[in-house]
Order: sequence, then structure tokens, then C-alpha cells
Amino acid sequence: MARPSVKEQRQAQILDAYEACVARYGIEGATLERIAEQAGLARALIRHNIGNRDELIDALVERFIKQTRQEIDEMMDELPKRNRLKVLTEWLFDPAHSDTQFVLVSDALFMAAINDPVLADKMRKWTMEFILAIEKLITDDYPDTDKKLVSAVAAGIVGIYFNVESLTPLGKLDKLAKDSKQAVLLLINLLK
Amino acid sequence: MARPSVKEQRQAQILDAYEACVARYGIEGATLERIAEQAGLARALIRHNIGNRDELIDALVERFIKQTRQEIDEMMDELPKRNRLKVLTEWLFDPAHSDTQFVLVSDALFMAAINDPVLADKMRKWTMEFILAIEKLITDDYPDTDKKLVSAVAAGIVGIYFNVESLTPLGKLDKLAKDSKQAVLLLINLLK
DNA sequence: TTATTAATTGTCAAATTTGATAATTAACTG
DNA sequence: CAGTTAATTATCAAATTTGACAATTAATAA
Repeated sequence: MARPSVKEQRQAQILDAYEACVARYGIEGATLERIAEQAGLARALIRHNIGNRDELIDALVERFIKQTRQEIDEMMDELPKRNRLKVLTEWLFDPAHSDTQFVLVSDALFMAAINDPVLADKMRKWTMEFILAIEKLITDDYPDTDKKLVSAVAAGIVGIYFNVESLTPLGKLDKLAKDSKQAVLLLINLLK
Repeated sequence: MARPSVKEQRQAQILDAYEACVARYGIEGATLERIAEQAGLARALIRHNIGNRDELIDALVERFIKQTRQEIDEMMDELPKRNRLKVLTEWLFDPAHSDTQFVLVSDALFMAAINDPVLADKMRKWTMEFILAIEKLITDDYPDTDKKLVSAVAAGIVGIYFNVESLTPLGKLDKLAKDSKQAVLLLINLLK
């Protein structure tokens, strides 16, 4: 019939560039010009393939949630059958597994959510899913644990982890990262 | 001699408006026009009293650090002589003491610090001061505690607290706040 | 080869934001 | 009242960003 569509590749290409720009310049500083330059495309192609600014951030959020949900599932599947919580802790606080760009994008999305109730719902739900996954791990590793203890420890683990991730872009916080990991292990040891 | 200067009042007035705009529109969205409107002043007066955009954020950061440092000191002074850590925990997780605008401004400053090494140093130092204050409280309340335990618990408390504060602007996170407080209390109970 | 559909490029106008400076007004002192 | 200093206002030019649309080019099927 006609020329084949490359819309899906272009959309991915644009969102990749968008993430890089958000990480570098913040959500407001990620202008269409910069995104286009980062993607190696003409600015009009952003409009053609995705749309205006609002549609751009919508697309970014959707992809972000979809991707991270999948990655969390995969990570959970890869954990061993026993002692999963401690293995996960090693994974979470391993600097090699920290993705600066990912952290900056998620921070930017949380900030953007403050003035956008729809986005706020999505990010809240996203956070809750993560906490629930941790709670499930806890009850798997340590059944018969008091329900309130489970939710407190899960909230503590996630809080400490989120905080470290959001601060690490500042750099030079190795000690804080180590101490935070120890704090998480302290909480886990309460479950025995 | 001459007309009296109102520069100091004007500067405070402008920085107040700046904080309000940063909280509402983010650090990039806080344009000079919006700040001027929020302050009830002409845009040129911002330039006259403080300067351009860069000087504006410098002034904001300096005031932010100075003010919070003072507030932390005052808060510490107001704590009782015994059981100070638990009293502080009640204070930190009391919704009545949560200042949304303050949280949003500090979050914005952390984000801005990522591309500004000088600002990053200041925010890192600011964070460290807070952690050290907690560590001091711990050793006051529970002397003879192992040093590593002290720093781990302090990192945990601060991490959990910072995380809750940065997420609460999303709203509807009461359960997370309560669970987080419980997690902090769990850490504190390890000190006995 | 031609028709068809989509990708790509080019261009323009409107709105926003900022930096800068001149001109004017206000408050105080002697 | 006159002089002096600072506050305030008015206005301009430049740069940035965005939205929209027309024109062109490319790839495939019949």
C-alpha cells in the first residue's frame, strides 16, 4: 500500500531523548528543541509522532510505569526462594544497580505530580505497588509475622531506599548509603 | 540624608514570593513575572533589590539554609532532657508540623543541586548537619551505644522522615506516614 | 511506472521571558 | 524649600519556546 510506518520506533526514540533531557535539565527545562536535538530528529517530528508538550509527558509517564512495573516483576522472579529479602537489600543498595537517569526521571515525575492530580494518582499507585511487593516478600520469608510489623518494616525499607536513591545524584554520600543499608538490615532482623 | 532604604524588607518580600512560586510552579516555572505578581511588586524591582535569576536562587538558598539551621537549633533546644528522641519523632511525624511549601522548596533545591556543584555541596552539608543532630540526640538519650548502630539508626530515621516529607505533597498517604513512624520507633527501640 | 500513504523538512506567527536602562516619583536632611 | 539618595515606573530589544501548516521526499503496492 504505502510507505511503512516507523511511528513506534520514533516514539521510543523520542521518549528516550525526553528522559535524557529531563534528567539533565529537569522537567521544565526539557524543551522540544532539546529533545529533538538529543533524539537527532527535527522538532516537528516530535509533534508528528507524539504531539504537544502535554501529550509528551503523558506518553513518558505511561512508559515509565509500564517499564518499571515489568522490571520489578522480573527482579522479584529472579530472587532465590529463601532469604529473598536480604538478597533484595543487597541488590537495592548495590551502587552498580543504581540508574542515575532513572532516579532523576522518577524524581521529576513526583515533582510534576504535585500540580497534576491525575499524575499524582499514578505515582501514588506506583509507590504503593512497590511497598506491597516488599510486604509480600516479607510474609514469604517470615510468615506468621504480625501484620502491623510487616507494614512498618516495609514502609521503613522503602522509605530508606527511596531517600538514598533520590539523594545519590548529589554525589559523595557513600557513608549515608552504607548506613542506610545497615538500617534496612536492622529492620529486617526484627522479623525473626 | 536621603530616602530610607527598604531593601531588606523588599528582599524578604521577594524571597517569600519566590518560595511560593517555586512550591507552585517548580524552580523553572518560577518566572520573574510570577514572582513579581506574587510579591505585589513590579518585575523591575526584583532586579533592583536582588538581581537576575542566578542571584535570585543564590539568595533563596542562603536564606533557606540559614533559616532551617536556626529552626533545627530551636527545635532541639525545646526538647525535654530525657526521651528526646521519641519526642522528636512525635514532632517530625505530626502532620500539623508538616510545612508543604517548605517541603516543596527543599525538594526543588535538591533537584536544582544536581546540575550545580556549588549548590550540591550546600545541600549535602545541610543534610549531613541534620543527620549529625540526630546522632547527637541518640548518644544523649542512649549513651554507650555502639557507634555503628548510632549512625545506622540515624540514617534510617532521617531517610524515612525525608521520604515521607517528600511524598506527602501527593496526598492520600496517611497509612504510609503512620507505618513510617512505626518503622522509626522500631529503630529507636533497638537502642535500649 | 504510478498512485498512495507516511515520513520529513521548512517556514511563519504568536506568546513568553529576560536583561537593561532611562525617566519619574518619593522620602528624608539640613 | 532645596538637595540628595533610593524607590518605583516605563519602555525597549533580544532570545526562547511553542503551535500550526504547507511543501517536499521516501517507500511500498498494484
